[in-house]
Amino acid sequence: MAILCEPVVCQRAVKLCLHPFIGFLFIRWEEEKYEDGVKWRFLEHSGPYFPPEYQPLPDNVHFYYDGKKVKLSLAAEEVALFFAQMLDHEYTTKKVFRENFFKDWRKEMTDAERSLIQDLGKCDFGEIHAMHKAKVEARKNMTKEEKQALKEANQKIVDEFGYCLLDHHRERIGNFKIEPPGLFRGRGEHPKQGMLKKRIQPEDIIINCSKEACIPVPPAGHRWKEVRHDNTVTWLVSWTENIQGSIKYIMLNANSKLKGEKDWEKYEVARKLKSCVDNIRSQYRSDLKSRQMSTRQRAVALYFIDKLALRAGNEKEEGETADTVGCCSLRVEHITLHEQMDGKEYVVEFDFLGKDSIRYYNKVPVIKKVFKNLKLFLENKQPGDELFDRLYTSMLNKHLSSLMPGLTAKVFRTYNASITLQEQLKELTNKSDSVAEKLLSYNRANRAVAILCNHQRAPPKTFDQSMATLQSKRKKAAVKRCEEQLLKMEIQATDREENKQIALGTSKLNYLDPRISVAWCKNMGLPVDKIYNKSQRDKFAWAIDMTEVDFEF
DNA sequence: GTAATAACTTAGCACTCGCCCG
DNA sequence: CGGGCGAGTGCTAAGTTATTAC
Repeated sequence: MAILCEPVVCQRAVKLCLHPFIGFLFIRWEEEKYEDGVKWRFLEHSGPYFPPEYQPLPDNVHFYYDGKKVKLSLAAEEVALFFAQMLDHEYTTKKVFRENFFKDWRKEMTDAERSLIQDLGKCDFGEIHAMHKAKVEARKNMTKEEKQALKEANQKIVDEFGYCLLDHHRERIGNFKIEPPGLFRGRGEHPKQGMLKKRIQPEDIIINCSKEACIPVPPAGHRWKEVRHDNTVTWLVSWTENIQGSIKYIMLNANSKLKGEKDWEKYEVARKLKSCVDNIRSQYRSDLKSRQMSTRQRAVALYFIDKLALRAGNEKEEGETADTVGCCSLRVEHITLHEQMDGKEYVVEFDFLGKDSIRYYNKVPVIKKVFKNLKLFLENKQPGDELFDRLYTSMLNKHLSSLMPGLTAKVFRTYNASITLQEQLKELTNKSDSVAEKLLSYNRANRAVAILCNHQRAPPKTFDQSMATLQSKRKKAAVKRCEEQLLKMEIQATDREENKQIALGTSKLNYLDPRISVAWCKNMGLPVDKIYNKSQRDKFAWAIDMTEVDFEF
C-alpha cells in the first residue's frame, strides 16, 4: 500500500508547539504526559443519580379489564402507567408497538394477572391516562414559589452529582442521571418499539474511579455490581440496557478538557486529510479500473463517501434495529441509474433511509467510470441484495488508515464539512456587509454543510404561522420604520425560510472546525456570541482561545 | 479471519425557560 | 402580566471504529 502522507501519530507535544497555544490549555496539556491509552491519573465522582422510585396510583384511579375494575400488582401497574402516559401518541396504535408492549407487560404481571389479562384491546387505561394528564397540567400551573423550590432542588442534585474531579480539575459530567424506565420507542420502524425499558438498579451499575478516590456510596440497602479502576477509559459509570443489550455510559460534558482535546484532535486529522486528499482521490479514481472486484467496489464507495459525505454504513443485525443503511450497506433498491436525466449524463438517484431513519434523497451526476461500475455491480442482483457485496467497512477503514494514519470513513465528513464552511464563508461574506447580512451569510454557509451532511429536521410545528407573523411585521415596519430594520427583518425571514427543514446544530457541533468560525468572526469584527451560544462557547473554548485571525483549515 | 463487544461520537426530538408582545 | 414562541438544553438512540474473543 502506498503511504501518501506523513504520519501524524504520537507527536502530541510536538503538534501542540506548532500552535499558538495560550492560557490554560497549554498549561493543562503540559501537566499531562501520559503513556499511550491512559486517560487520567485521578478520578473521583458521586456515582449516578437514580430516578425516583415508582409511586403507586392513588386509590381513586383504576385500571379496568373487560369493563371490570382490576387492582394491579405494583410491577404491572408501573408498566401500565408507562403505556397510559403515551396514549396520546400515535405509535400506541401501531401493531408492533402494542404487541411488544403487551408481551413485556405480561412478563411483569403476577400469574393471576397474566391469566386474566390476555387481550390489550380489552384494557382500559382511561383513568390512569386522565390522572397523568392532570399531573402534567398541575405541574404547568405551579406557583412561582413551587417552581423556585423545584429549581433549587434540581440545582442541589446537579451540585452533588453533576461534577467530578479528574486529575486536578473539577469537570462537569454530561449525563449523570440514570435513564428512567419506560417504553422503548426508537426511531423509524423499529422492530423493538414498545418493549419495556427496565428500571436500572445499583446492582446493575459498574463504577469506574481511581483507587485513591472516595468510592461513591450506593443507595441504602444496595450495592454496586462492580467497582473498577480503569484509567484507559473515560467513563465514570456504565450499565447494560435490556433492549439491545448494549452498554450505556456516564461520561464528561463536552466542555471538559478530555472531550475538548479529543475534539481538537479530530479536526487536526481532518486538516491532515486536506493535505493529502488529492493523492487519495487520484488513488481511488485509478482503483475504479482495478481487476479486483472488491477494490473497484471500495473505490466507488470511497467516491460516494468523499463526494456525498455518506456515512460508512456498517452491517446491522436484522430484526434488531430499524432498516437503515449507509454507504457500504446500500442495497440494489436504494439506487437507480439514469444514463440521461434533467439534461445531465450518468445520474445516480439515491433514495434510502440513513441514520435515525432520515431519508436521503439525491440525484447526482457521477463520472462515467463510476456509473459503469455501478451498472456492473447491479448485474444479476435483485432488490434486497447488497450493492457492494464484496466490501466491508472494516476493509475500507483498513485501506484508509494505510493511506494516512488516523484516516477513517468518517473523517471525510468532517473534512468536507469544514472545508465547505471555509469556502462558503469566503465566497459569501464581505467586511462591508451589515451585521444581519453577515449572519445570514454565515447561516447560509452553515446550511450548505447541513445539506451536504443531510442534517434534516421536521419543519417546526408552528412554522407557517410564525413565518406569516414575521412577514406581516415586515410590512408594518416598512410603514413606520427605517429601511435598515426592514432589511434586517427581511434577512431574518429569508434565513428562517431557507432553514425550514435544515438542522444547523449538528454540523456546527460535530463537523465544523470551530477555528474557521472564530477566525471568520475576528475577520468580520463580529463577537463570537453572535454565532455560538453559551454551551457552544464552552465546548469550543479551546478554539476561541487559540485561534488567530489568519487561521486556515 | 470473523464476530462480538466496548467505547466513544453523532443525531433528532421533546421539553424548558426566558423573553417579547399584546 | 400572562401566553406564545424560539433558542437552548437534556435526553438517549443510533451510528462509527478499535479492540477482544473465538
